[in-house]
Amino acid sequence: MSRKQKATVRDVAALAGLSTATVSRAFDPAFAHQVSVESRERVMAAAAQLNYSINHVARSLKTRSTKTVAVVAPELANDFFMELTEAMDQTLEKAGYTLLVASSSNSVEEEQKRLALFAERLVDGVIVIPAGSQGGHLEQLVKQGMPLLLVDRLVEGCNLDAVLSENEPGAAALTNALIRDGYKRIAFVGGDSSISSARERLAGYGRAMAEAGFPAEESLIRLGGMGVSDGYERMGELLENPNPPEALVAVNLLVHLGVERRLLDEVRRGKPSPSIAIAAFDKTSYSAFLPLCKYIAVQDVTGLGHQAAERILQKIEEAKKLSVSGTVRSIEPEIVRLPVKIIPADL
Amino acid sequence: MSRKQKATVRDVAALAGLSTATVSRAFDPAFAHQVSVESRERVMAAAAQLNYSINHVARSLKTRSTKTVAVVAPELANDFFMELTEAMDQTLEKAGYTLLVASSSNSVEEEQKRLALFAERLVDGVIVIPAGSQGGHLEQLVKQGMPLLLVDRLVEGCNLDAVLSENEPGAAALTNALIRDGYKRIAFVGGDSSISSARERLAGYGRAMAEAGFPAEESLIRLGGMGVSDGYERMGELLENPNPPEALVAVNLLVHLGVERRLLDEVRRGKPSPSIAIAAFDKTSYSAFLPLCKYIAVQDVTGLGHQAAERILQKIEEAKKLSVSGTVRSIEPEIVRLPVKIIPADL
DNA sequence: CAAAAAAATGTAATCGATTACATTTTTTCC
DNA sequence: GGAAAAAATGTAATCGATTACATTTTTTTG
Repeated sequence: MSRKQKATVRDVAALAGLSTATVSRAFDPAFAHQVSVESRERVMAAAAQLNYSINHVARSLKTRSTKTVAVVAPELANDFFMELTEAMDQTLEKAGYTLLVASSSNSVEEEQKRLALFAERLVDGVIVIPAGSQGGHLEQLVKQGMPLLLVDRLVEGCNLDAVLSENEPGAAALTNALIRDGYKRIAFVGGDSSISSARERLAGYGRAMAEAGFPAEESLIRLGGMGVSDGYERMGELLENPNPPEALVAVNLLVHLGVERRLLDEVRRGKPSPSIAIAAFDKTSYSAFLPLCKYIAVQDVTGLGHQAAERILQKIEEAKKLSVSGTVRSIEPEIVRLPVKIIPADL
Repeated sequence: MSRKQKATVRDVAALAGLSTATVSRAFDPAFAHQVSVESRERVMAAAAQLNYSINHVARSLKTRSTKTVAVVAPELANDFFMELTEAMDQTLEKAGYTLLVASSSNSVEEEQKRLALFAERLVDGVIVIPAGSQGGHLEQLVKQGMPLLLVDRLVEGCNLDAVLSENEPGAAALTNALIRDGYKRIAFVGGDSSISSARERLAGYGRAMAEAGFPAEESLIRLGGMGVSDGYERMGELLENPNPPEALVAVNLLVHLGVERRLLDEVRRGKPSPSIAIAAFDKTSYSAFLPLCKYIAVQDVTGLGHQAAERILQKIEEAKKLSVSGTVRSIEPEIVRLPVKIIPADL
């Protein structure tokens, strides 16, 4: 084997008997039409012979574009977030972009750190599933001209575009499904007030209950957390209630899981098991094994992902143009909402 | 607001009254000791005043290192792969590296495409959970000097380093646990022969059965697939057996899920439900809801991730040195195996 | 056919940080 | 104090591709 020095445009240009400019143009689809067919063929032949491949770092330095989009999610080991990410990845890949993924570990500080790192690495845009309700660092980034989009959750008080599910109507529909089945004392379990989707779902539940004429019962609303252990805890609290609910709405899949787990454990410990009907957000392959589940609110995960990807690409385009003229931010954030489908759990 | 032109080393140097070399050195921990305290302070002050942050693209062009590691997993929406990825991310972040994640969609071709893209983007190293049993493209990359490591699965016939679980002993232990409980007719469900971990687990099962003196029964081994639907299908096949098994070992969590789902559906359809004991790989938060599960083989996911991250960092270091002298590949691939723990499912 | 327009190609500066090498400043120590 | 060593700093080339601008070649057209 001979020396393995990587070939550059210069080498290709020399071998093809053309200039670096022509080589470069031949490789850029946007300029390729400026190159004669013959030249392009010569360039490609030379490139193939030298096993040349473009150096994206050099290109990025000159073009100020890395063709890279970062996603920051509260956690990676979460099917919902990753299905979302996969959907975004699909669309972005088609557009020639590569995805960077990072976890904010459910912490706003970590989120900020990761974003700072990405900004330094000069990603072309970022898609954030926010970890909390603070968004100063996000607005900062936008002010610096970074294309940024929220998905799944929004940050209130911040002028940031977002792609979201119709959480309020979805939760209301879930609650109504239970009401239609004759349940009256319906609880709401899980969710942090710092997370917009949780707030919206609680609001939907509240509205449905009010519209049905059921008194708001403080003790039936058990907020706190979005994870399995949180559902477990909250359910425990509900069971201490002398008059436990007949049914409940769980803010998401993990809380739902925790709730059922708690009820299962009660039975295992020989405690009397109140039979409770559950309606919850999010479906997975193991939904069928959660015995108390009656209704599921299914989000259009793929739709959210595709929408988000398309919108960030659009913003990246806009940013490119705006960097020439002055930057102007619209006053109103653009928010896209995708509908949620209610299905019976026994499907 | 004034013009928003990003500051460069030159600007900082000018403001600090020093040269770009000194500024650059002040920002590189490896050279910082060569800069007087006073100069460093002046540099930092100037940088702060100008809101300077280093341009990593330019740095990468010069240093030929992007401080980036790519992970290619068969899919993203998979808790096992993502827990692995989170673990790697933790270790890599501490070392100042950023993680790129991509899905190969369980396809070797897609895997190759993604890797090619990453190689072009000049990542410093790649960690691959291979999608299949072909590894030509991986060896190719290694030959070109790319630090590369396999995790969770290896590619036979390829000289590639890997970090893996002790699948064979784990599966044998799982099988033995069932045998100790008195089960005799034990099936093995799921797994592709193109996936090393599946092959190894099957081998472990086979050994345990043989050591127990049980005849190898062809019809009890139902291979094919690693997903929920595969488990569902295979279980269906087992049920067609006039003499179905008393117990079974599932190759992984998803297959396990499919198996239980099938049995659940049989019951729902009013069919007689043979009571089957299950032992399977991988634990999650919903394991407790899989009613037939008796034993679980728990992999040290965090350990695998940390090991993998450390080894890839090490390889990146080596590669840096080797790029000076000539590249030498050891003949024997280095393979690290981490033990698997068997736990009863009712925990 | 000559002049003008269009197409193809080339020259060389540039993106922003790094670093080999050179130079200056400071410290050490007899 | 001054020679030698060590520390700090500076100069300028470089990484590899892009692209404004200039030049050459080809095509159009009156």
